[in-house]
Order: sequence, then C-alpha cells, then structure tokens
Amino acid sequence: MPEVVGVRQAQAQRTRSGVLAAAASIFVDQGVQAPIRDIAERAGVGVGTIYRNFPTRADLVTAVYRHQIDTCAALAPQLLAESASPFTALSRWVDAFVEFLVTKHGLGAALGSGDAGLENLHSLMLDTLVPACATLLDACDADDELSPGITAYTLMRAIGNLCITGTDYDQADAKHMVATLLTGCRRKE
Amino acid sequence: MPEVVGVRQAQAQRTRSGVLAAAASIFVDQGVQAPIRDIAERAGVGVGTIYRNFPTRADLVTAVYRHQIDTCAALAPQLLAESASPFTALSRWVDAFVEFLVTKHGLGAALGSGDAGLENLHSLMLDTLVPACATLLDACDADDELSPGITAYTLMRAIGNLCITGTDYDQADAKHMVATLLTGCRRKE
Amino acid sequence: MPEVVGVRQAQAQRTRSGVLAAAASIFVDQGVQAPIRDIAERAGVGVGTIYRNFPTRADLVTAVYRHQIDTCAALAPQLLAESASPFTALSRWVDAFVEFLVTKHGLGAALGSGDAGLENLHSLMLDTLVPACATLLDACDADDELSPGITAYTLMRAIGNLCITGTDYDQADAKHMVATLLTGCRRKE
Amino acid sequence: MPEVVGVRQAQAQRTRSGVLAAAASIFVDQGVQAPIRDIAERAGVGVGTIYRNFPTRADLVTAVYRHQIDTCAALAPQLLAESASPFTALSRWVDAFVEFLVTKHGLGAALGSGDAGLENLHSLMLDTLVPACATLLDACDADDELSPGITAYTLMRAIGNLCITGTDYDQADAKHMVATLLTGCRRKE
DNA sequence: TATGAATGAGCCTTCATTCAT
DNA sequence: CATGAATGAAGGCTCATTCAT
Repeated sequence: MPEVVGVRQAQAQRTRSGVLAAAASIFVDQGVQAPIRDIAERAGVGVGTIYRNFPTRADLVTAVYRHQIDTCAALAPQLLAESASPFTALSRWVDAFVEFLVTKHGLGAALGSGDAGLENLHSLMLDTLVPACATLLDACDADDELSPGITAYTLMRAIGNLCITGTDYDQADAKHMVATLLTGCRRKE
Repeated sequence: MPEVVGVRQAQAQRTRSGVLAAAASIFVDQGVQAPIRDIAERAGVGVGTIYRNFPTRADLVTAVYRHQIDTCAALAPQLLAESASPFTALSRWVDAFVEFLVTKHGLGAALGSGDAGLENLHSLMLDTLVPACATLLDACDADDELSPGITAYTLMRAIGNLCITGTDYDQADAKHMVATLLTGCRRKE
Repeated sequence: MPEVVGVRQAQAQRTRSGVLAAAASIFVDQGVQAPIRDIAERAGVGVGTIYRNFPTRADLVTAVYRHQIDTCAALAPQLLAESASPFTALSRWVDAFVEFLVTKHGLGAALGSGDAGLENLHSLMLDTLVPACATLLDACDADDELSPGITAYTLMRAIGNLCITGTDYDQADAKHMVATLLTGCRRKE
Repeated sequence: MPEVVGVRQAQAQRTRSGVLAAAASIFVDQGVQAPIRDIAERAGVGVGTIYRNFPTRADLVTAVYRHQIDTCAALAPQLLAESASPFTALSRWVDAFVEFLVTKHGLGAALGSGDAGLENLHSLMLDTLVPACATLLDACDADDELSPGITAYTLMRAIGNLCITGTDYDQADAKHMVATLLTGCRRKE
C-alpha cells in the first residue's frame, strides 16, 4: 500500500483540475456567466461531471479564484511588515489586488452584479480579502494617513468596479484610475 | 393633404414616446437587460412595434437616455461660467453625471460591460458627454488644478464603473467613492 | 366590421384547441406527466406556444378535462330528479364518473399522486365534482340508504383509485370493483 | 477450502442485505421511484454494487418486499384455520395485506402503474399472494358468502389501488374504503 | 403601421447507466 | 466483487425574434 491516494482519486483530481482550467479559460473569454456546456466542452468532460464537482455555478467560480484570493490576502501582513509606511503597504497591496482582478475578465462585473447565486464568491471576498485589506486600512488610520470614512469593503468594491474593462478602457486605464482613487484616500496635509 | 405631419405620423410619434417612457420605467426596475416583452407590455404595444422602432436593444437604451445625456452635457459650460473655479465646476458636473447614472439601475453595468450591441450608447457618450467633460478638464488643466494624465473618457468610464451598485454597496457609497476619485484627480500642492 | 372575433384570435383559438387535442391524446398514451415536447410535437407547434397558453402543466391538464368535469357535475341534479331513488341516482352518477375516469389513462393516478403541481386539477375536482357528489350522498343519507362515515371526497378518491387500470386489470374490472364498493356503501337491511 | 460458504460470499451476502435495508428505508421516505444513488448512499455502497445485485429497479423492489409478501401469503391458511368463518378469515387477511401496502409509500402506485419494469414484482404478487387470496375466496364461495365474479387478482389489485394515499386521503381513509369494498363483496342475504 | 402568436434555440439540471480501476 | 467518477440523454423553461394578418 505504497500510495495513500489511489489512481482513481488522482484521476478525479486531474479531472477537477481540468474543469477548473477550462472554466478559468472560458471565464476570460465569456465571463463568469458562460454556459456550463461550454466549460464542459472545453474541459472535454460531460456536464454531469461539472455538476458533480461544483454543484452551483458559484462553487465553480469560487474554486477557480480561491487560490489567488488566498494568496492575495496573505500578502497584506507581509507588505505591512516590509514597507516603509502603512500607506505604501496599502498601495502595494492594492496593486496586487488589481493585478488579480484585471486579468480575470468578467470577475469584477460578477462581484459588482449583486447576483444572488454568486454569494459564495462574495462571501469568500468578504471573509478573506476584506479582513486583509482592513488590516492595512487600520494601520494607515493609526498613522493618520487615511481620509475618514473609507471602509475596506467599500474600497474594494470600488476597486473591483474600476477594474471592469472594455473597449477603450483597458487594464492600464483601470490601474491609473485605481491609483488616482487611492491618492484620493490619502489624507491631505 | 393640408397637414405636413399626418395624423398617422403623429400617432407613430406618440407610440414611440410611449415605448420610451415604458422602457425608462422598466430599466429602473429591472435594468437595461429586461425582457423586451415586459417593456412592450408596460407600453401597451406589441413587441413588434418595439422592434420596428428600435431594431436593437441598444437603440432603445440609447434613445431612452439621449435626452438626459444631452441635458447633462449642456450643463458643463453653464457650470463653468457660474462656478468659482474650474475644479468646482468639474466637481459639480460630476455630481450631476453621477446623479444621472445612479438613478439608472443597470446603466453603469451596461456601459462597463463592453457589450458589443451597446456601441450606440457608447458612441453617444463619446460624442456628447466626453467633449463636455473635456471642456471642464481642459479648464482645470489650464488652472493647474489637475493631475496629469486624466482624460475625459477614462474619467467618465471610471465614474460609470463606480456607480455600479449592488448589495452592501449603495448609491451613497458610489457617490463617496466618486468624490474620493475626484479628490485624487486634483493636483496636490 | 362584420366579425367580432378577428382572424388572428380565431387562429389562436384553433391553436389552443389543437394543443388541447394533442395533450388529451398524449395523456391517453403516456399519462399526464408526458413531456411537454411530445405534446408540442403532436400538436405541430413549438413548446413556447404551449407554455404561452398553459403556463403550468396543471393548467394544461385542467383545461383538457374541464369540460367533461363540468358535464359530469351537471349530471348529478338531473339524475337525482329522474331516478327512482337517491341511491339509484348515486349509482348512475358514479357510472358516469367512472366512464369519465376510465377513458382518461393516467388521470386517476394523477389525481391520487398528491403531486403538488396538480393542485389546480385537484381544486377543480374539489370545487366542482365533490359538491355534486355530496348532493347525492346527502339525499341517500336522508333516505337512510347510506352506511355511516362515507364522505363525497373520500368516495371519489377511492373511485379514482379503483379506475387506475393496467395489465390484467382493465376498465371492466375497474367498473366491477367500483360497483362492488358502491354496494358496500349501501346500508344493509 | 474448509468452508462451504467462503468469507467472500458471506461479505457479499451482508452487502446485499445492507442494500435491501437501505432500499426499504428509502422507499418509505421517497417511494419506489427514488434515485438509485440515494439508496446506494444510505447503504454505504457504490451504485455499481446495486446494479450488480439488482440489475433493474424492479429486481430491487421485488427483493425488498419478498419476505413480507411471503409472510402475508403464509397467513392465509393460518387465518382460515383459526377463524370462525371463511369470510372472517378473508377479512382479517385483507387487513394484513392492507397493513403491508399502506406502510410502503408508493408501492400501491407502483403496483397500479402498469410499469413494464415492475413485472417481476407483479409476478411475485401473482405467484404468491394471489393463490393465497384465492384459497380464502374459494372457501368463502363454498360457504355461499361471496358475491359472484370476484376473483383474487382483481380484488387484490383493487385493494392495492385503494391504498394509494395522498393529500386528504390517508391510511385511515384507505382502510375504510377497503373495508367498504369488502362489505360489497359479501353476498347479501 | 401595429400586433402578438408562434417559433425554437439555448441554458439549466437530474439521474440512470456504464466501466476502468 | 466493489467502487464511484464520468457520461449524456432527457426534460423543464425562457425569451429574442419573426411574420402573417
């Protein structure tokens, strides 16, 4: 019994990964509301397989982005520790967050849609990224570097919205506007 | 044939207006992606009539908002003339723009969606509001009140995105974030 | 304007009738749970047409049987008036009810299934046939011809069940068993 | 090979029993049309195991009820021997039969459905219960206590139908109606 | 021109059944 | 033998769009 994980589980895991990859790819092309069939087709599996692994669309969306979300959240304390000032840390973290969002076509729109079925993703953001961001904001606040009334959730939602790109408003524009927003968040001397 | 505009044309015009009013009303309730049938029903006409007058959904959306867009654009020179500073005028104009967006449920999302069919609305924005906004930005720039690199189109697109509301991110949040963005646009002394 | 009902309405009515006929036919073959697509195909219409005319399956089932249900209910007072005794009237009415049920394959099962979606049909029975049957039972009771504890609803439900035919239990058997049940309902001297 | 029945066979038998118990339990909750997967889950086995042991759903249904059916059949001669009259014996046996049916949610409907796949169960009834019931009917007939034309199969089928319960027609109603039917079977003096 | 019935493509979802391990 | 992941047929439902009247 040299293998703890059997061949079958390994295969299942590979299938799961394939679905995730296909979904990520399709999400880039069509957004998170793409038909399940399209994802199944690109993954080379039956629709039933997707439903087995991800009962709801939100489960799939969440799974696709979970790893990157966790990574992004983990960045917050690290940046806070190594940056010259809390605001610098916030700024860098926001850069990372934007980088995450901007490469996920349709995710920003999904987050902002208020779609009932996407509550899991919403919750994931709430539970993972919001606390991370809040830590940074608190540090800025303690340093008197932050305008009053800026909350982590609202700021992230705004950033998410700013990262909804389209014709004539690309990733560079989004980053510029996010930077501008952040400047606006800084308490003026 | 004593009348230049016949009774028929007058009736047709009335029908068109009725459709526009119904569409505006439905858009508030359900967003710009609402079923055509719902609009037809509220207008008291057949769906065919809507398709005759507005072949694509974008045509309808555009027509619904054209008047308000024109009004908003016309506000720019007026505010510029009566405000203490160009930046104040810009700020007030943005308030008006936000007010316009924020009361149109789903319009912000529509503008930001990159939806191919909504190019007409996009064009309308480009042709009407962007020049109006640009006038204000130019004036601010001449006054050295503006950070470099802010263009009218990008700024408006960003504002449009910030006005996409949803659960836990309401109109007040949107207005707050837009104001913050605007602060960020101001050249710091 | 010689026609009150336009050509279009007439056509629509014909379509509706065609759907009802097709549904009735399919119900005989497959029971009331038959796929909507099958009914649409036999009617030569699209599925949308069926959903337009009968939003829920229960609406369709109800419409298919409504006329006959009404006719059956109307029979009760008539039989009561012209029969020698109340129990004779009841007996004849039950014959008519059985005749109705027995030619509708699957209806009995549908009535007895407790299916939530079939509440409309259930209600139709309750509101139309149960009172008719109750009138006859009351008359029998007044004549001391009825065993105690027999209610219209339960009796009809039982009759409905007895009319669920199948292999080696045909319409003749159903009628025989219903007659036997009715005999059992008669107060023994 | 000192054991006639190996460990493997014993294990297989235990698996089979577990499936039967799970199926019986699920049938009570959801009826005999419950998803195979649900049964497998409750039994703690894979669906493949169920398909191996019971290739068709009918095989499973049959196996689940075989023991109780046999018990019920065996009751007939016993009741005939110890009852005051053949009709009393019949009446008691029917009580037992109803008790069997009434606690098996959906079984009555399954029996009455004419479902092609349930022929095995049908056969089991035919081969086991019908002869048992026929014995009682014959005894009643010999005693001149039975109306003419009542056959064991038809009577049992009718009883099975009467035991299909649902909203507003419960087990008590079913028992009442079966008792009434039986009264109707008794030759009137 | 206006109508709205009809159409059917398209998406969702469930579950019986197979088969490689 | 047992497993359960994978499959995909089947059916439900919605709406954009057309077209005969």
